[in-house]
Amino acid sequence: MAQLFHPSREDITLAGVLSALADPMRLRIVKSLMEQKDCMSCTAAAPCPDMAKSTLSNHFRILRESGLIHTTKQGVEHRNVVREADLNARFPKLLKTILGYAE
Amino acid sequence: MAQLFHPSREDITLAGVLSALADPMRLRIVKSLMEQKDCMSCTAAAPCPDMAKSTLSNHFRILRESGLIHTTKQGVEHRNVVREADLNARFPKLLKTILGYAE
DNA sequence: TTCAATAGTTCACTAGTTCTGAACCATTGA
DNA sequence: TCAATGGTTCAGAACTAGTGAACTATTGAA
Repeated sequence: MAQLFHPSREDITLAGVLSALADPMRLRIVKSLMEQKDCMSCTAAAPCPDMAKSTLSNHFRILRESGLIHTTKQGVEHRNVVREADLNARFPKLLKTILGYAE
Repeated sequence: MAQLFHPSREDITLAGVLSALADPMRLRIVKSLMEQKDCMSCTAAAPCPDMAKSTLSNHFRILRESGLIHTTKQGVEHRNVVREADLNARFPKLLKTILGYAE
């Protein structure tokens, strides 16, 4: 399995963050992760149970590559956290403002 | 020519706004319009002069249909304004926060 | 060790979107 | 009436997203 790519803090772009969050499913994933305040596996954070695994995997990849989440392998599953510190350093209040309006 | 469609204030969605602003060109268009504080024609607000007319037209349509801008026909040209009041009523501070990070 | 179960990824396909040039429409001014 | 200006629409090429099937990696049980 290929190494999971994460952009460094300074490589996180506004366009990347916005386009990652522009998808309602990904917005719900990030919201779930934020509310949990703890690492979550991909399936645990899935916005709806009937979503195809490959689709879910793709959403997590987009969130990861845009710098919104950090993923680590832990045994058989992947643990995900929102990169709050990096995002707040890069774009203060942006994440909180956007997530505040997510249903 | 078809009538220009504008969503009503309550039909402006977060996903629509975010995906409209997720494109760097559209972000620059909105930023220009905000800075101008006055109506601007489509070509005047164009982020780069070499962009195809059809592409520009499409960007303005997306901005219009997502509720970000309001367009009125005035003679031969279209005058555009950012729907600040509607956006601030719907998602307070969102626009200002996002545009603050646009280069 | 072997084998099945679990959690994700990758691949190939289909469906939809974006960018572009060409053709078009509406308004204005000569 | 006719050319110029400012946009829109259309069709095609290039790209992107969603999905099932096949795959990889880890774990736990026999």
